[in-house]
Amino acid sequence: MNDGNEAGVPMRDFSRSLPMALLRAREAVMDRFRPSLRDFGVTEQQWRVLRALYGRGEVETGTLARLCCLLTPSLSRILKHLEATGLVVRRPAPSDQRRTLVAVTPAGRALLERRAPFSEAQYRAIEEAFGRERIAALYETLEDLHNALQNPKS
Amino acid sequence: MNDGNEAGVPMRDFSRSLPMALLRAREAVMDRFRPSLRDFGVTEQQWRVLRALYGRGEVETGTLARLCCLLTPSLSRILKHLEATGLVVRRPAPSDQRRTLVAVTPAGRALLERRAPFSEAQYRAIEEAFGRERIAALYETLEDLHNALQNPKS
DNA sequence: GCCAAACTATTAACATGTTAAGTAATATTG
DNA sequence: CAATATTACTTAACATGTTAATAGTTTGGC
Repeated sequence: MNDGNEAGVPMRDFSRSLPMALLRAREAVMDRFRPSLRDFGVTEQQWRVLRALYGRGEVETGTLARLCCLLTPSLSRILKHLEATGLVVRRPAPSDQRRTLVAVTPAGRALLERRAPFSEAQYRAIEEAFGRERIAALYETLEDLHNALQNPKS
Repeated sequence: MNDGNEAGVPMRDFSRSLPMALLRAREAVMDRFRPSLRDFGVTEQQWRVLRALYGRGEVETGTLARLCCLLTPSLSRILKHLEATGLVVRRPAPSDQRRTLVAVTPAGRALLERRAPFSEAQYRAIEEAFGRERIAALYETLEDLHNALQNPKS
């Protein structure tokens, strides 16, 4: 008589969950990058932070969180770890002691530059498997989606 | 003289990180769904599990993990919690005592059906903001990417 | 039928995701 | 300029991500 849902709205097929579709695709991509992250002894999030700092000077914690898609409590712990292992340095901002400025150290930069070729090799493999143009189009679509959903009030 | 990288491969621009692009888009989408998840007192992952069980009979733990993009240790803890709150039931498979079969309870089904309308409302808002056709095309692209990167040996 | 190998789920340990509470510094208001 | 509110970051508590180790079952050789 129906699909098992008495009350009204039929349940959307699980394959049409947008968060799941984005997650599945991301996991497929990350599977290509995890081996070298592991080899270099850094987590995905630690790498994101180093990656965001590369080529920038000192960055405020809040800005860094936005750049990396990390919540500040997570970032706080990650920075503690990265500082302890000598890959970044932190200091209070001179103009506003509430703020913290973060920068990558030479050791951090060296790590970034050592792993970069392995990462680029995977990008080439991904582009070969999926198509360079389709990847470029996907970047655009994802950015458009992000912009379209950006909460107007924020 | 160069971009600060002495040794060779120039560092890819951070905006061209595919994992970041997928993550940013997913976070933008999830921001629309988190309020109602919160209202119904379930986490994103708990919802994924319930969602995957809906309309299926008993599902093996391993299968469920693949469906939800969860690692089995995470799923193990999530199922413990969902079982404790009465939303799912577990039992050993009669034919193979190593395997566990999971099913949603009537209480779990009721929760799913109560939240579904709120979820669907957000899908309508997203389609309105981004375009129904572009969303459909994105599903296809993401699935193609996932398939293209599927490790041949798995 | 017995034993080692393979399989499935769970537990353990550490890192992160998420929300709430706390702390210190700055900005605002009267 | 003092009391208060706001801001930026951190800490706390609980849930999950991730890898390694464990425990119980089943399978395959013999």
